[in-house]
Amino acid sequence: MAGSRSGPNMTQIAKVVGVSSATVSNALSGKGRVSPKLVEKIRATAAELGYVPSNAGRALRTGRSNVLGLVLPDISNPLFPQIAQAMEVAASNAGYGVLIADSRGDVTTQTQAIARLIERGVDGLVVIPRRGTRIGSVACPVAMVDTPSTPGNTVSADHWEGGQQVIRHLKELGHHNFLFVGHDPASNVQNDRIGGMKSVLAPGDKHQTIWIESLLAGTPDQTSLGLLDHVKNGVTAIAAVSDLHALRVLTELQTAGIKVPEQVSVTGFDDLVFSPVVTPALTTVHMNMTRIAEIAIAALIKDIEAPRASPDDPDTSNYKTGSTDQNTVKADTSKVSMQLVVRGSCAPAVPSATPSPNGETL
Amino acid sequence: MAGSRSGPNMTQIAKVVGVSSATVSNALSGKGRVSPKLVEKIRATAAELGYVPSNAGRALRTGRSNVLGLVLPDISNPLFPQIAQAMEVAASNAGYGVLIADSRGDVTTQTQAIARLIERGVDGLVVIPRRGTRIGSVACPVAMVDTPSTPGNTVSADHWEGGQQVIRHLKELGHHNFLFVGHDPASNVQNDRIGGMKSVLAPGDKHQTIWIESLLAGTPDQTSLGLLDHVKNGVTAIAAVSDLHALRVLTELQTAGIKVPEQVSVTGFDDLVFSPVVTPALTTVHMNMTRIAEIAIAALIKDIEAPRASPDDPDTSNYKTGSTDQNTVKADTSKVSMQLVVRGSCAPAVPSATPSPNGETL
DNA sequence: CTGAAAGCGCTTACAG
DNA sequence: CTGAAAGCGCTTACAG
Repeated sequence: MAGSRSGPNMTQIAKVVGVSSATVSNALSGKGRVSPKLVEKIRATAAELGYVPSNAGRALRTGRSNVLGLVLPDISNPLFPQIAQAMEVAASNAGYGVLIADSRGDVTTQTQAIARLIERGVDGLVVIPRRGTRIGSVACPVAMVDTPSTPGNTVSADHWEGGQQVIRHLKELGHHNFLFVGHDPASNVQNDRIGGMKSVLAPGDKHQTIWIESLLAGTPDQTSLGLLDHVKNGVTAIAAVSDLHALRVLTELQTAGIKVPEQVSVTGFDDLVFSPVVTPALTTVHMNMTRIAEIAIAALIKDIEAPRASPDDPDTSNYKTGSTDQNTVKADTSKVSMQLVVRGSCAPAVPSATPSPNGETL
Repeated sequence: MAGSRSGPNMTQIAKVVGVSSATVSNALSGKGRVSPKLVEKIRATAAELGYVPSNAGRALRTGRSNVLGLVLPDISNPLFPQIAQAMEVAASNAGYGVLIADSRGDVTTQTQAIARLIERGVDGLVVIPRRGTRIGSVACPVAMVDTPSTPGNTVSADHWEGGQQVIRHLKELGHHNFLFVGHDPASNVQNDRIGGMKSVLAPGDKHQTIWIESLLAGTPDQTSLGLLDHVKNGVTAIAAVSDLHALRVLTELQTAGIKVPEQVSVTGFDDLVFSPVVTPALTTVHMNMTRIAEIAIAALIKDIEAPRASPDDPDTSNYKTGSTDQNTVKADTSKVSMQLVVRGSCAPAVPSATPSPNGETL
């Protein structure tokens, strides 16, 4: 009874066709050394019998599961769907399955999640680390997806450049007084985005940054960000590090009776689902997740397959079996550039958006 | 070289301890028949050697992979993070891993995704079907998560009841003229939500339903829903089938200069990430995903384990091996009730929310 | 071009 | 309480 399967196995196909199971294996895998007509016959029989290869058998024999693990910092992140979908597609195209693990924002959980994944025999790991966390030694190749400024990172969007694009756009519209809205000052990604924004400011430009987490620590979600004061002080453009915060800004402004984009321009990041459908639609920065996933998966697979594939070419791989050190895929970080998506939430700066005390304009 | 692993296997532990691998297996699995002191010694040695059990070996022998497949209709659905996270936690607690597959909104892809999962040897499948799709015969137990009105469904939130809660709340606030906003008239979930809403209307209440997909077919995302007209015609409360649409409604209203909730109340569904942070925060209906996932996974596991566990108790399982028919876990659908979350987007109806022509109030 | 044989790591009757 | 043996399904040198 043990290990019995519903469908037929190679031995049964072999019996039906009248050949050995080795030949069936070779025919099905297309590794040649079988006559075309036999291949044909074996394939037909397999299909007819509804043969489904056993992953367990293959994995045990080859030492590979053809499954990759995806470790996410926080599955409830609104960007997660995009990430998971892109990874699933990229892995699937390369013949790999994706096992997910949520580290729930916690470093300990992240470690446990990785351990569980390893036990399940994954061939490699894609890790989206929690805020600049470093991954300790892991018994399989790892691809890290983070911001370029994180050391040991494999691939990421160029958040810095994305920030630059946002501000360049706003400056072209005549804005010179900015408010940057971040959430968590410990986030590398957010710092890179804001860093990029600041990097293209001209000497005369004004700017200020607020961090929601610090600002609102302990208060309920609904608390105001105090945007009205900033606007009164002359801010004409508010650039957030995420569409989620841009949305918060937008609705707070609208509720306060400030017109967006007529009086104040608002921008976000990430092109989340809701961004195109709100009024005004959010101008944001889109990240090519498909591309990022492809690069991450490709790097991983190269590493997984290299050691066995070509032992005569050791340079191909930087994965050190048994090493207690980093075996993260260490190729220089690939930066995937981000793309500005211009929608309706920005408009030319009006010379005096601030109601000047005496009412005169300019 | 083939199948070589980094760590030690049972045979090696057996050699070190000086017993047979069978004893190691028994000791580690805790299946008894091994003296306590030997168990102790074996465990210690295993830990010391850094033994990690091979899933492949176990799977091949037992015929079980301890991996479940999660088939999603559309990973980009904003509710997906909640679903995936809940499923991952529930499965993980039960000792199972979760392999994801995105059917990308397509029925064909859904079928392929299921096939791929089966090939990878999953023991069972959790399927969130695409709009009332039925799943054909599958070679493993399946738990369907949909709305109670979908036949063959295993567990779901009680969307109908959720709709009732929304309208009861709005009626308590004095509203009698409603606009229901759906997206896709073919969605069972959305129809159930709106059905529940309508079911608690009183004879004198007015209501109308608009379906975004039909209304906006072919037009760009940013197109207006024409809400202003409805408000002018007396609508004082707009209930959407999702927070995503409620958000769209909210921002469209705000941009048009209509105050929410003072002039018009707005409600959503699903308690998405952004709902608590927009202004006004969205009153919505929360779904206990954790509970739903637990029920789905429990049903699945019962089915997976029953046939082998107790062949003397056939009633325990309704999974028919080799049957060409439905092998969906067929227990009567468990309905998990939804919970109204009252936040700031609703207010008492004002007798005359419509700006009366001559400007007088009341 | 094809087959016999070994073995990946585990678990489970069975015998002692 | 412990061990020898078989076998889950596959692939890969190796021999013919």
